[in-house]
Amino acid sequence: MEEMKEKAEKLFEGIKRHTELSPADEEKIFSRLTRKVIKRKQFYLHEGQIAKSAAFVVSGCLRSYSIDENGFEHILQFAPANWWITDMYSFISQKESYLNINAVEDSEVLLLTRVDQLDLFDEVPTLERYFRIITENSLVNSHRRLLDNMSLTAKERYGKFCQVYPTLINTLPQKQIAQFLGITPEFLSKVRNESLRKK
Amino acid sequence: MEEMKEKAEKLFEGIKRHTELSPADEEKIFSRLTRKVIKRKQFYLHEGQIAKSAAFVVSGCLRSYSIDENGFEHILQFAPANWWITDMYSFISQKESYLNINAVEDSEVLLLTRVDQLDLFDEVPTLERYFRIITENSLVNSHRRLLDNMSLTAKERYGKFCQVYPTLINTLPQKQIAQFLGITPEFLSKVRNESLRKK
DNA sequence: CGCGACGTTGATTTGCCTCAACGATTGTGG
DNA sequence: CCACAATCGTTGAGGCAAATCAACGTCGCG
Repeated sequence: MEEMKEKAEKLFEGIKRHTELSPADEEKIFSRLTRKVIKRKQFYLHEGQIAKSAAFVVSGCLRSYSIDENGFEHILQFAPANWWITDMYSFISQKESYLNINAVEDSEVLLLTRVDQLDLFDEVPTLERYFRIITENSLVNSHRRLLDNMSLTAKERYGKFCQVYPTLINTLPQKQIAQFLGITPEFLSKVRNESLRKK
Repeated sequence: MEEMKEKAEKLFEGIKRHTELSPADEEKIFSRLTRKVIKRKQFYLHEGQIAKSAAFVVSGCLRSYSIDENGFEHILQFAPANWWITDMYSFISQKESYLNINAVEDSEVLLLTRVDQLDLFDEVPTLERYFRIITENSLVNSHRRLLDNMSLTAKERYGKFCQVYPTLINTLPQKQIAQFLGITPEFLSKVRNESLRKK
């Protein structure tokens, strides 16, 4: 249990970066968290299930993606350490999810159910503030990505990805980077090849 | 002033659809709102300015869009009556905006500055809850649109747009629908033509 | 060792863009 | 209220970015 408190510390630090949090608040939040290990390629959520909880990544990396009618995967989000991930649609509506979420590498997460989250919003108003803020930030990110997809070429988007997520480039298989950028793995290979030649 | 109270009523109804709101709360919020008329094609925000406030649309319709390096416009959002619109990035960071916002038709809006909003979050916690919820919903929308752009063809996206925003189809110039869908106006014309022929 | 996923490369196809021309609609100043 | 300009929507010819399909070497893993 001592060990788990250590892990929640990362979360509390994140919250305090945006708002205040008393030790009593920390205790209240802590009591609602459950720890889970998710091995590489193991699933946290399957399409059609209901996202009962959101996951705070302590270590490792998860990803969320949808599968289109032709069987192709499109990655919505990568969640490295200290990020939250869930199927937001399913989480807030408690209806069937459209997304799959699994681990890119061996990971450890802290889970918070929607029910517990809503309870906590009443008990610890500062937590609602924290989630309001990180949701605002996520929205800004999502908007920027939308506009990038509309205005930039594949090569430009890849360049930007390398700048913004320099650590992920070496960790992730290229296939998944392609699925995140919205292009085929073959085409990403050609883009990279061409970029290299220019240097 | 009586008249303005009537207009804020639409906003209060919206809030009460998600959480509670006492008459005293309404009064506190009301005192921070300012009314503004924006005529067709007039700007609410120019790229490079700072989004001091967010706008609640009482009547009419606004749109937010960015202009890429080739001079092409890409529409991020339409805001018909009872929706909020702003440049979220600029609004929360108070840095220079990347977006332009103007009126698609003669409109009337209620403005709330970021400073007043943050003050109100302390005075009226239920208002923070309201914004937390509508931001969650916006995020879900933005995510869905991202995935649609990655997995659907232009024709499929247009079909979906017609289903989701049936009222906007007749109001908006096709050019703007194209800029929202991420295709050229010429190509949208061809897509529509083809769809008609099939019926 | 052998199988399956990954990354690469090439040939071909395709969805969408570009550019240009035209009629229809809108709006605007005289 | 009309005339003229500007913008919009349509259509066609041609071009390009990215997808598709297929073949092949490599690597990690059971």
